[in-house]
Amino acid sequence: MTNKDYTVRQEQVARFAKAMGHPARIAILQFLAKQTTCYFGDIHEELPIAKATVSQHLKELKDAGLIQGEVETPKVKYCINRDNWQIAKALFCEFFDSCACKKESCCK
Amino acid sequence: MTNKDYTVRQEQVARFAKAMGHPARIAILQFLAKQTTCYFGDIHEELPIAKATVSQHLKELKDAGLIQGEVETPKVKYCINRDNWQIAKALFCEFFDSCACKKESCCK
DNA sequence: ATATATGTTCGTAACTTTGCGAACAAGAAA
DNA sequence: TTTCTTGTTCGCAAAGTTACGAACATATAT
Repeated sequence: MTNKDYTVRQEQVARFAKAMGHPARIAILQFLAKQTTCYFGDIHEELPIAKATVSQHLKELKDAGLIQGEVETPKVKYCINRDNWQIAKALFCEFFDSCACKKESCCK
Repeated sequence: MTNKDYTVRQEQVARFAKAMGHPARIAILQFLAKQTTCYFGDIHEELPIAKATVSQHLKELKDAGLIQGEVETPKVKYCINRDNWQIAKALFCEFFDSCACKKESCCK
């Protein structure tokens, strides 16, 4: 009898993917990656949504571990969490490769 | 004045990510990738959820373009949509690389 | 003490997601 | 025709997401 529960790995990939599952959050991540300064205000300015909503999206990215924040009163500086970023990257690469799906094993 | 709308690329990455944002759907994709046969029943057997729910998840993956189905009465055969899979893979790779985030540009 | 600047949190509304069992559909078999 | 098998769709409930403005928090400047 096989175990039907999801693996930790599956949960982790899904968790990262879910955090990336909104265009605003993708935009935030891309913006953070190319900036030397990364204050909340800069991020907000870049997006077509209210600051309360931006804050909410940032919280989700932080909860997923993809970014981190640092208070520099009166501003807040955000940036990619590079450790977890590498983990996510590796998980996704592995995932896409494991699902390489040989020609013969697929419906045409 | 900068354009604050999301790019097509951002929307597309988010769309794929969202489809992958649930452990059941990750499990389905991984299962499909390693099977030569891939009937609905096999997938359902592998998961801890009711068939109605499995069907729903499969529909979402299909809508996102990550899988495709084919009726083989009375069964339904599912598989990875390899064309879109390659597109998704490329988008994610590009995304993770573009967000490489040089040491100097991040808060420590 | 008040005012200003910057973000977060609260409260709320509308919508979406996840999950289930029951009902349905479609073809094969009895 | 009736029954069986296989999946999908329906209807519903519970929970989560997305978005906003208003209120709040905190530290600095006046």
